[in-house]
Amino acid sequence: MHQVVSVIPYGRLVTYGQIADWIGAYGCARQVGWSLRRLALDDAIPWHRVVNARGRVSMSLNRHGSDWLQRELLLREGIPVDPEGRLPLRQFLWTPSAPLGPAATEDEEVDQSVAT
DNA sequence: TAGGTGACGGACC
DNA sequence: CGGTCCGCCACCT
Repeated sequence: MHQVVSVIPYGRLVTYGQIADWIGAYGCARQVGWSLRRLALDDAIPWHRVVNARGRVSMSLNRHGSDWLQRELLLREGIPVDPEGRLPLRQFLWTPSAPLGPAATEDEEVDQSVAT
């Protein structure tokens, strides 16, 4: 599992559900979150690139601020994250099969940047 | 042993 | 868009 997270490229995002699926545990996204939660903040694993499927950082008081750290790290990688933790998942989502991102499918223009 | 909880996700309203 | 409800599975009390 950690190994899967480790291969996430810089500046890209992945959802808990995806990881769960990749490790053959479809539907066990919660366990993924539980697993990430117990590793150290200084771990070599880019855990901060993992967000929920709703396209937002999982903000929770229980994280004791690690959520905001995640937000900062993402901002540092060029990913715009709202104060609410929301982010353009569509633009940064990454998959092992399509390293270039969903943009490769090129089905529609990304116009959510205009979202007010 | 039973019940509550959560760094989740999808369906609904 | 936002809020709720239910299913999910391992962990904790």
